[in-house]
Amino acid sequence: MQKIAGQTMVQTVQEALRRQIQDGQYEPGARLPSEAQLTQDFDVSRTVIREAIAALRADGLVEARQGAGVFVQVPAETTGLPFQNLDFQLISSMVELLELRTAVETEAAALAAQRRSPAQEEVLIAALGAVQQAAESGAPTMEADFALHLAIANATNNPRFAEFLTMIGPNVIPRRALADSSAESVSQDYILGIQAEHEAIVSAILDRDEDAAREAMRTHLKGSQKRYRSLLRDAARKGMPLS
Amino acid sequence: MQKIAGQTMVQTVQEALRRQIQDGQYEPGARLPSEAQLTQDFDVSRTVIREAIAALRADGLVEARQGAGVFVQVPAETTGLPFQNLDFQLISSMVELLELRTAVETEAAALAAQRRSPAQEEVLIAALGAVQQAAESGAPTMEADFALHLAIANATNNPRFAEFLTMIGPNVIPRRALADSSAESVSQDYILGIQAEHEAIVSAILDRDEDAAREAMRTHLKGSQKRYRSLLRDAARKGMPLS
DNA sequence: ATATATCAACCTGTATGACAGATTTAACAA
DNA sequence: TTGTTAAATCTGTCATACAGGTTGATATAT
Repeated sequence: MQKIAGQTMVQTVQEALRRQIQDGQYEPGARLPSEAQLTQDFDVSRTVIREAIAALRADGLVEARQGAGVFVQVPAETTGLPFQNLDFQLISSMVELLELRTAVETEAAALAAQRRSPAQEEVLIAALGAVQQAAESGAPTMEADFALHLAIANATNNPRFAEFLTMIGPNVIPRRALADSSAESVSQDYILGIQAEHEAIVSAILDRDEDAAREAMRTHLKGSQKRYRSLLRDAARKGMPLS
Repeated sequence: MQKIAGQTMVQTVQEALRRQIQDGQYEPGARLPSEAQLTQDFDVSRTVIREAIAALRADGLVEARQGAGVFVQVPAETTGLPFQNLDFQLISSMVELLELRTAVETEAAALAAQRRSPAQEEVLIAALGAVQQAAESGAPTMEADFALHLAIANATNNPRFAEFLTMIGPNVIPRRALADSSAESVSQDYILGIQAEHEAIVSAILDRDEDAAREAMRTHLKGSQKRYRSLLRDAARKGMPLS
C-alpha cells in the first residue's frame, strides 16, 4: 500500500477498507480478514490496521469481537445528516466536496449578481476586506474566507444557499494542505492569487454581471480543485502508484 | 480510568474525550493534551489513546497534525437536518429549493457527461425508459423522475452529489401542484415536454457533451422554476394572498 | 536592535514484540 | 455421538524504539 502525500497510512487504509465495504466486497455480517492478514495485504504494521479499524468502528461500519474477528455492520438507516462520513484530511474527500461546492457556489455568485441589495453589497466589501486583512497580517484566513463565501450565499436572497453552506461548514479547505509543498514565497503568491480571485468574484457581483460572477467563482473553486488534484499527481509522479 | 464491563478501554476513552469536547472543555481550535499526557490522565497505554483519537478523527471532531498536536475541529453546523423550515404548500419554498437543485444538478449533468461508465449509461437509459413508461400508462412519474435524476448524480462518480439529492429527494416537486390548474390535455402536453427535456439531458450525457448536458439540465430545471413562478403570478391575478 | 539560522525539546506516525483475554477449532475421552 | 479439554487463532493492551514534523529558545549575522 503506497503512501499518499499529505495523508497518513491510517487514513489510506481506512478509506480503502471503507470503499471495499461500500463496494460490496464484504457484505453486512461478513468477517473482515484478520488484523494479521491485513498487515500483509496492506504492507503496514498492526498499529495502522488497528487505528483504521477503530475509525471504521467509530463510524458504525464494523464491529470488532475479541477472539472472533471484525464484522461488517448492517448499515444503520441513513435518515440523518448527509456528509457525515467525511474525513476532512482525506484529499479525495475534499475534492468530492469541492466539486459539490463548486456547483452550488457558482450558481450562488450568479444569483447574487442578480439580486444583491445595497446593504448586502456593503457586507460583501467588508468581508473581502477582512480576508485581505487576515492575509496581510499572516493570520489564518479560513474564517474570513468562509464568511465571504457565506456573504455571497446570503446575497442570493434564497436562504437555501446559505443553509447549504452552513451545513458543509468551514472545515472545507484546510489551508496547510494546499500550501504544504512550497517555500514561503510561493505560499505568499498563492495567497495573493486567491485574493485576486476573490476580488474578481465580488467585482462581478457588484457590476451585476451574472455571467462574469459565475465564471469568476468557477475559476476560483476549479483552481482549488486543481491544487488538490496536483497533490495526488505529485505523489504519482514520485513513482508511487495510487491503488 | 476504570474499565467498563463489555466495553473496550478505547471506547471508554473515546467517549470521555468526546464528552469533554462537547461540554466545551476544549473549544474549537483548542489543542488536546499530548498523547503522552493523556496516557497519564487516563492511565492507559498510548495505543489506546491513539485508537480513541483515530475514532474522533474519523468522526471529524479533531484533526491531528504531526509534531504540533491534536486540535478540536470547528464543528460543522449540527442544527439537525437542513431545509426543515420549508412549507411545501408554499410555492416560494419550492422555488428556493429548485434554485439550489438547479445549481447542483446542472453541474452533475456536466460531470456525468465526463465520467459515466458504460454500466451507468445502461442505468440512465433504463431510468429514462421507466419515466416514459410511467407517463404513457398514466401512472405517477414522480418516483421514476427522481430515479432518473439520481442515476445522473450517481454517474458523476462523486458520492456527494447523490448524497445531496437523496437529502433533497423526499422534498421533490409534488406533481399535483404543477398540474392543478389545467385541463387534462394541457397536462399531457406538459408531460410530453418534460420527457423531451429528459431525453435531451440523457442524450448529451451519452454523447459526452458536457456543455450540452449542462445546458439541457439547466433548461429543464429553469423550466420548472418558470412553471412555479407562473403559479405565483396566476394566484396574484386571482387575488389570492400567498402567505 | 532586528532578522535569520540552528538546535533541542516535544509532538504525532509507524513498526515491532510481548502478553492478556476471548473465541473458534481440533483432538480426545466417555 | 456427545462432552470436555487443549491448541490455535483472534482482538485488546502494553512497552519500546525510531522516523519525521513542529515549536520555541538560542546563537549568529546584519
